[in-house]
Amino acid sequence: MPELPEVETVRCGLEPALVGARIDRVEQRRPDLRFPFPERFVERLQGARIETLSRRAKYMTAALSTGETLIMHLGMTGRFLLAGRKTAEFHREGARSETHDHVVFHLDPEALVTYNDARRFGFMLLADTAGLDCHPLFRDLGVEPLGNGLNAAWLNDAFRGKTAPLKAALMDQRIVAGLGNIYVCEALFRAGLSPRRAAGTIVRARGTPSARAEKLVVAIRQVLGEAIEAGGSTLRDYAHADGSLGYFQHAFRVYDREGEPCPRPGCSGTIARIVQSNRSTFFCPVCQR
DNA sequence: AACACCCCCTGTCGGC
DNA sequence: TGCCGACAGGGGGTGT
Repeated sequence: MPELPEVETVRCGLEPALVGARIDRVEQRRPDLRFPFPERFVERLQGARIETLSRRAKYMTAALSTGETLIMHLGMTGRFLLAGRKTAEFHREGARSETHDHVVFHLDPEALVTYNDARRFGFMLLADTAGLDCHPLFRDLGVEPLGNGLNAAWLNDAFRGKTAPLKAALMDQRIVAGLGNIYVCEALFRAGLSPRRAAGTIVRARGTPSARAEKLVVAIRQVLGEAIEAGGSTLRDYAHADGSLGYFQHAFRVYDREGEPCPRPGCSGTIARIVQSNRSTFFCPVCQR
């Protein structure tokens, strides 16, 4: 589910309640998610104060007063639900526990944070805060698409010589970190580039970056920015930390729109669906070249 | 090194 | 109505 805009929306929703709060108690209701929980997971969290809540790519990281950082990934169906002292959910705790509520954090000042994940592709790990950038999960991540690291000159270098399709290259977290299936499709549409084109064909061998690379960078930043503004996309499971839904899904131009007319003014194409790397790609074969 | 393919797991939806 | 296959935002691991 959650690509960068969704993770960022969740992070923003949790931040006010989490940062500065102390973790009083943790209910860990099963031994694993995608991976086993760390040794003594509950004990290492209880009593810790949360100092910061950040995002890197599709990961959320909570730096703790203990010197460790809680690393969280939502996989496909992970959700965090925040209930404050005054909310009904808080008082109906227990009676209201849902099927796939796997972890519950009890915070002080009083708040409940529940992690729900039907498919359990998400995970939580603990790692030393010092040197977190060298952690195996983070070490090889590429640039943040909304940061200064992503620009046409850089992309030009990153894609030079690559024979992988553009779609696959943009999904590769080692190059640009945080894009997923939806936003790659949407960015390629906006840039007018075919997902099938080899990544290396949009760059120039030398000198100034190509107009195509320039256009792609603008499209990526635009679509992510608009999606965050809209609170992300809700297809099935995704929800904000307060339970509300995103609405960027209504703004998709190609994703899940197979058979619909191309929304580009003047284009007579029809949105197609193909499979690349075992994932669906949606695009307009007429105006994306 | 780079790429293709399969897997993890549960839920939902469309077709018959 | 029920059953069955296809498919779903993720990424890790293996084999070529």
